[in-house]
Amino acid sequence: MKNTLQNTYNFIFEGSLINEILEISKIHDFKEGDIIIDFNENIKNMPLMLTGAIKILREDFDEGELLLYFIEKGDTCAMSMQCCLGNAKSEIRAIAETDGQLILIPVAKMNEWLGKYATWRNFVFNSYNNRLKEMLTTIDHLAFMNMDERLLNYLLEKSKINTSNQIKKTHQEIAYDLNTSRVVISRILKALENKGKIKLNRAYIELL
DNA sequence: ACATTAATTGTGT
DNA sequence: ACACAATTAATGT
Repeated sequence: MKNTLQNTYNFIFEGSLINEILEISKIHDFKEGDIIIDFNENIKNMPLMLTGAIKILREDFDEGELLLYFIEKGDTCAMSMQCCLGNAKSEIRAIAETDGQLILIPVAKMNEWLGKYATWRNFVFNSYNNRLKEMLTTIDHLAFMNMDERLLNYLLEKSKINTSNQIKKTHQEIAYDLNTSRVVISRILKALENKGKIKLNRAYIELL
């Protein structure tokens, strides 16, 4: 674990901070499909991603789930930070997209480090900015893009997080994340295939 | 190896 | 959106 931590964060945090993290924090392994955080849960730790990826969902008016963004190695969840600081309950649900592990940092330490380490402050600040930007992007997509652009975007994001052109998801699961119906996904996917952008197979999709 | 079932995907209305 | 056809994977015998 020390190696993984250093590989991912060595260029962001100074050595003394890395050591403190190693001392105080607990590591948490998760498997694909695990619910990391659920709605209305109290957050007592702040997560730092080591490996794998997690998707952040928001529940919609009609029992629908809508994907906000993915987080991966080197990221943290801005939502959970906000919950930590404000002592609030979670407004979102976090589900593991792949197997992986993360580091749990107690709220007290997180606050302490904000004053103690400039690199930590920068990290938290930057994470906030990045998440906010991503949220704006997805909001733009929701408001102004049609479904095939959203879908293409989704596929690109996914291939990024598992560093593979093979996306192993069923049309149904994709439809869930984008909060639409499976048939719509199937039709758009087929259109994309005809345009030569992707290759369609059973239970997985290949980007070209 | 074969038949049966379930899951995934394609298409027409 | 719905219904159903077609195709493929999974399971039991």
